[in-house]
Amino acid sequence: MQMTLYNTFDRTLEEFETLEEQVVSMYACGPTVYNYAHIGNLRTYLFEDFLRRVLEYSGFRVKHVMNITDVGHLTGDNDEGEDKMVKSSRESGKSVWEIAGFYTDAFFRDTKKLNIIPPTVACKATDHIQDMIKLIQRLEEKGHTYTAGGNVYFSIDTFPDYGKMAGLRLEELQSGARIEVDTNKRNPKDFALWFTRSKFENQAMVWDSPWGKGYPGWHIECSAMSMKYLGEQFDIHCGGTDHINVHHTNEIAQSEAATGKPWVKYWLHGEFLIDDSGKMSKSKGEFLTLSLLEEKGYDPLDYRYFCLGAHYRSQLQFSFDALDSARNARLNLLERVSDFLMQSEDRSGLQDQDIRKYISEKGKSLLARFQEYIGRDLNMPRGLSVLWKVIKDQDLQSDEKLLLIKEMDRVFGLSLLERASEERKGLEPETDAEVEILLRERSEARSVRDYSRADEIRDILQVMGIEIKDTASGTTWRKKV
RNA sequence: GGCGCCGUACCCAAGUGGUAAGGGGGAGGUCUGCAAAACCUUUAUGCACCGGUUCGAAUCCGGUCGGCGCCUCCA
Repeated sequence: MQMTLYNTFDRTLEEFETLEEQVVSMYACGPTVYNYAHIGNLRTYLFEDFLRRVLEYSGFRVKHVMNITDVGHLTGDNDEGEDKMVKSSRESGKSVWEIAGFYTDAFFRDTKKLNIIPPTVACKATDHIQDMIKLIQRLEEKGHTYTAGGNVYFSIDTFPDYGKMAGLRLEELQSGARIEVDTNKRNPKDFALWFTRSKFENQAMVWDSPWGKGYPGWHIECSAMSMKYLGEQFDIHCGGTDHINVHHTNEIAQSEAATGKPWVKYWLHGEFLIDDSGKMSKSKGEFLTLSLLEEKGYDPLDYRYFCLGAHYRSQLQFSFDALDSARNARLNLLERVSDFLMQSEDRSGLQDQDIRKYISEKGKSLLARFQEYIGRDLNMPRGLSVLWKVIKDQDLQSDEKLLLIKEMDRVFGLSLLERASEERKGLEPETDAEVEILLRERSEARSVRDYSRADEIRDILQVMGIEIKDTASGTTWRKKV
């Protein structure tokens, strides 16, 4: 399958070619675990999941590494502001380690609910302090660092290509326009590799290092861990768009300065989820979590469907109206699939990997179109439109539709067939019997034209959350979602 | 102040030179005792606005207005 991806590094669409044949090495910037993830954070992990699934769909084996930032970090490189982990710890009365563990678990619970495939390796920053120290030493040996005010800094003037990806023109940047410049820095864009001094009294997480007791700067963990698990050069590095200017720029500088070779081949960045007030933010207090959506009655997969509706490089406008429409669409999809399952006689092909044996020319051409879209920089919205084409097609048989739907759902990850057959199972057995009795009474009432009694029963069932359908072959029912 | 992105119907949203994907919602219809569901039809001569390039522009260029992001931990 042809694949092109938009590479932030040169801002162009590029043919995707891996360093090693049939294997993709991919690093995704993970969560900072001092609080719950909000749904904007989760959009980025969904984007990465789409990426991974499309790669696997096209036959690659994906080595997918994600970091867990469980080291507390200051709000800036300039040693000002409060450490988020420490703040969270102070507010909750738990230790920083407990906090990190708690929110790491919460994160993976959320991603699991969203059908996000877990990374091959999920690595915690605190387990890799020694790797970071070694990398800093390597930079030190090559003369890329200096120590000032107790902290070790990376000197960007020793790395001529600094800021190339972000397109930063250093002369024109107004450093300090919004924050105070750290006077220890020789160049305002220099960044800390290791802190030994913190203005906070009870820095809970400190480690010994050649530069004294302290903790690592924010950027170093991604360089150290990605190189440890994927090698000094690898295929894809992805994350949120906010990382381009600072985090990824600094990662490139320190990584390439250390190894002396090009580091990452393709940089992919997911755009933000936006609401009425602009970007999602945790600092505003109340923020939207997946659990909150669940409390409001949404299925996590409604949110997944919602995110599939927009391209990953476009900002996506969130509202509950928009989420409702995603939910309706997904439920309609399940309903259709459920009907196909009912009509389908022969499902032998469903187990087969190579579905081409079973599908018609028309099916093949729809599938080809689907592959073309998702291979063209992950155009999931277009992919979805092909799914709907299959669903609504007049010529294809139910069996074939199911094959195609199953195939496409490997990429969408909506569990369409599984959910559709679950939906058909209905309620618990005891309620089941009750419903059947009521339905029988209703059809008796209808047969003697006692419609007021019939409608009364329909209302009772309605209240019980049962939706009925009168069809030519009798009345069917299902639990309302 | 610098850099970047965006403005498509009631809503979400594709499309980046060849005459507007898809979903939701609305409307009409078929079916029905009535509903619901399902199915069918329909819903932007139009892509913020003004100029320009072109045989042809939502798509390219210039300008105007509006929105958003990054430059500070951030997905």
